[in-house]
Amino acid sequence: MAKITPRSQDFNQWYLDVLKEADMFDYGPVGGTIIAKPYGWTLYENMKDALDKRFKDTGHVNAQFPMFIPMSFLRREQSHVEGFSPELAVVTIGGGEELAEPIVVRPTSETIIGDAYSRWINSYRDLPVLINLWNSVVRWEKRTKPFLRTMEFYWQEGHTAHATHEESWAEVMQMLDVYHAHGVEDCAMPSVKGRKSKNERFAGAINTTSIEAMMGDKRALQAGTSHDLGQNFAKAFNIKFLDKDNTEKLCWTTSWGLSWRFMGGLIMVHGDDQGLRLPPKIAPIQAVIVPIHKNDDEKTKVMEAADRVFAELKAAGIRVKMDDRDATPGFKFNDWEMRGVPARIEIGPKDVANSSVALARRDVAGKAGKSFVPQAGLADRLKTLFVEIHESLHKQAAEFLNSNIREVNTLDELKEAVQDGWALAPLVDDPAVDAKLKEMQVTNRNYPFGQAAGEWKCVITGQPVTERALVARAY
RNA sequence: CGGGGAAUGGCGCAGUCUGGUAGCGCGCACGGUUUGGGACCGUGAGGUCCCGGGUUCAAAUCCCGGUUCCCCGACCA
Repeated sequence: MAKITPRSQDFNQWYLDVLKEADMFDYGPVGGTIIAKPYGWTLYENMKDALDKRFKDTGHVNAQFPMFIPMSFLRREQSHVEGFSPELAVVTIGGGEELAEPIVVRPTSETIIGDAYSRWINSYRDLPVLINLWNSVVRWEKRTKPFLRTMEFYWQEGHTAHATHEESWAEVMQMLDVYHAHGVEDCAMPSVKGRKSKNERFAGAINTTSIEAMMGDKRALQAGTSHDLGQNFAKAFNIKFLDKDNTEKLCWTTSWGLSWRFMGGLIMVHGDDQGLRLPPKIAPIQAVIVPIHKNDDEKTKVMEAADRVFAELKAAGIRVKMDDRDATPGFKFNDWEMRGVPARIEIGPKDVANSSVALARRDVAGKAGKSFVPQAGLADRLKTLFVEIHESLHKQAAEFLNSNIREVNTLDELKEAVQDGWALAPLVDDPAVDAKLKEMQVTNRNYPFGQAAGEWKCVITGQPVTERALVARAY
């Protein structure tokens, strides 16, 4: 009786159904923009808080920069403006008058950051600068999809400046690790860390790294990126410092970003035919209580017990919700399942008599996930269960990811592998090779880190290579 | 910018070919019966049929012009 399209049947429709049934978003009046409704936004906020804590733990601080950037700023870094100009939203009229210089609505903040850093940084004592921004940016996308690709999207962008390349590269890798850990430890979402091909680099970077996650339809999603900007932006914006040796040097800068598409990814990784499945750490509601009664007499007794359980769980710091809506239990069960609430607590007359509750865990489908447990000690039981659910969601996703990657050594093998999974293929890092892949409707996601060294032939050019690239259809 | 659809109550749609009282399902409101896996009965509210023009006694329907949105490509977190 599920209202949502089965995941296996039409993944795209399933995704939209799930978002809609979970009441996560609405479409905005301007095409390509969306409204994040409270349930969706709360989930994003919880993910944001978890990630922000990791930033703080690695010594970063938050700041806020303007959304309006002079067009001339973008022009200062050649490849940057070339990369972004097709997707810019530009303000040409302000206060009813034509502006002398067009203003760009930020597509990303490297340029306005560069301008500020050039004024803020004078001495080696000012370094490193480790700043993060939580904001929204605008890119005029041709085709959009809620959370995965919207014209305005929320994200964080980190911008750091360092005295040496060793230091800035360490920062790039550290933040990629932070993203990976956020995925695994906060969101139960595994991903593959690696270096992007030259062709896929951020406009203006000398090196780009990413984490790639596998969605439920085996397509890849770039879930986070961390860029080594070298000295490109330092040159363009004159970010210099006087070093210990009394010589003026250019800074080495980095930037890294993770957007609310990560949340779209989370949904596509964990969801099932019943809807969302959310990891307890970030779920807006961790447990919901559904009272069951059929007359006023039962209702009084049941609600007394339900209210008491609610108060206990709340006091224990669990994000718990009482669903006392006037609806049948079956409706409520489905409703909360679609919203991905990790645990459901049913309290009816039988439970009142037994001092028990029915406890259903969302990570296990159907009756198998339901058990009857005592009311006493429920908070502790839930906390243990939340850890189990997190591990079980991660395990399921990790096994799915690992079992759908195939090492291939020929073009035919690659073509076959990407029909239903990811391929690890020896590939030369050359834009022409990436273009060939594109003809096959697939892309070079990244060159995963930590590969065993080897000597192979590129599946496209036949040239010798020592690295394998992850090739997949992607979002 | 190419190729294909669509616009009718809050949502999803039928009605358009062949012009003739504005319909259905869901949702919503009220009343009642229900309630351990998406209940049921009754009553009710709610619509400039995307916009502009034309044809006609009469247009959601036919003709002309325009707008917007969606899907598939190119671009991308």
